[in-house]
Amino acid sequence: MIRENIELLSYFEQYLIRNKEVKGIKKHIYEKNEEIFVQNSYIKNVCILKSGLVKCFLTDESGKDFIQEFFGAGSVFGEIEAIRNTQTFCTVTTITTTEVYEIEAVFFNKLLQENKKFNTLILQLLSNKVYNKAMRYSYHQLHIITDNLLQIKENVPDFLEIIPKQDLANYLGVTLRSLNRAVTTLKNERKI
Amino acid sequence: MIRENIELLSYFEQYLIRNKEVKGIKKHIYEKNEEIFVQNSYIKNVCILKSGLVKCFLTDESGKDFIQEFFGAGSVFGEIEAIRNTQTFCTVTTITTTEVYEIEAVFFNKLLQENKKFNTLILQLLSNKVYNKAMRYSYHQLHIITDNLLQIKENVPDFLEIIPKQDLANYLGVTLRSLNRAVTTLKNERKI
DNA sequence: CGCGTAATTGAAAAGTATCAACACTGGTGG
DNA sequence: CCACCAGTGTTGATACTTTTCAATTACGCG
Repeated sequence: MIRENIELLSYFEQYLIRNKEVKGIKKHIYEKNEEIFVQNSYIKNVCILKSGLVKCFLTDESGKDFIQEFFGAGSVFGEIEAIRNTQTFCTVTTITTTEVYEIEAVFFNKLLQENKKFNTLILQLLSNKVYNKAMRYSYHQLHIITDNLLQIKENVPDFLEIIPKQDLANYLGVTLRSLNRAVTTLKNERKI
Repeated sequence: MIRENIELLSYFEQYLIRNKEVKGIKKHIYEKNEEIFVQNSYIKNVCILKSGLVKCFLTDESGKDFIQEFFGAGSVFGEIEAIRNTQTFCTVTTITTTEVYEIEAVFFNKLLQENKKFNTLILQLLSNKVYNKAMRYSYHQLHIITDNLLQIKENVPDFLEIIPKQDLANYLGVTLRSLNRAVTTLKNERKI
């Protein structure tokens, strides 16, 4: 549930070392609960997460949030918008203090054109996003809340300490009340 | 709900005209209810759909199917597997008679490396897949079955004639019984 | 006609949402 | 030092939605 991509991060940081002071790339630190992107706005930058934890979510017309993904080190966001040249469709908010590399969208696209290794890494990253979404949603659809919680626990054993309850509920697409009931059930069964 | 990509299809067909008899690319016709890919197998080819309609679905350990997408003209499948170099995670089955271009995976990756336009089209295609999945699943999560049916109807007005009921249910991730109840409700309300 | 597949329907059980009240925690200011 | 507040987490009762199970009908085709 928390996506990471160490290969891309380390490639990118090596790239920065080889090309000192690349213009078009900056490092930025966000505090807890800051917004990095806001849904339905234009982006200036594509971001690569160096450290920290963020949530990427979509707010629907009735104000309900649905969390797409939690992103950790090496995650990229804004690349979809840069490639499609459209507005953002998600909001990205920090859960912890977070360091990001901000790459100007124009520069990102240039890099994508000119740097084969980077191009391949982004192709793989996008493919992984499609794959991960497919797997997650199908599991999600075909199982009840408690099963989904156990599935999360396998990936992030201490998820209850890391992720706020409301965010967890928004990730699973259920109400807080139902989440709490499921957690209680699992605790009673000593599975959690 | 039925994805198409005319831009890619027409680019690809022009490419075929410019490069007659490209080895590594074949056209193949599948009849109704044939399997093009089977989940958890290795692919030989990436497919571009010329005409027809297929469903792409994932079967879970308990035998339940979840339909990821219905694909129409210009859709590509197998590209994720070719890029990630992994087994298939979906089964692709024809709903109607279908013509596909089959591109050997190795050749597909070569094309991706060497042909900038093709590379860009695939980057956009993957980005669109991520975007579409995000939008679909969030809508799906945050709305009840009837709303989802109305949403489908906007895109494909005659979906009830085109898509078998069981497939529709598997697409929405609900049981056939629930789908039928929702359809009845909408019919009574004259919304369908 | 008979067979298999797809579609339909009812009743009961299971799962989830809604609403509303209450508990815990860490500030902040009088 | 305590009262208050906002944010976060917890719980119960009830209503609603969806699933499960089972029985029945409709349709296409050899």
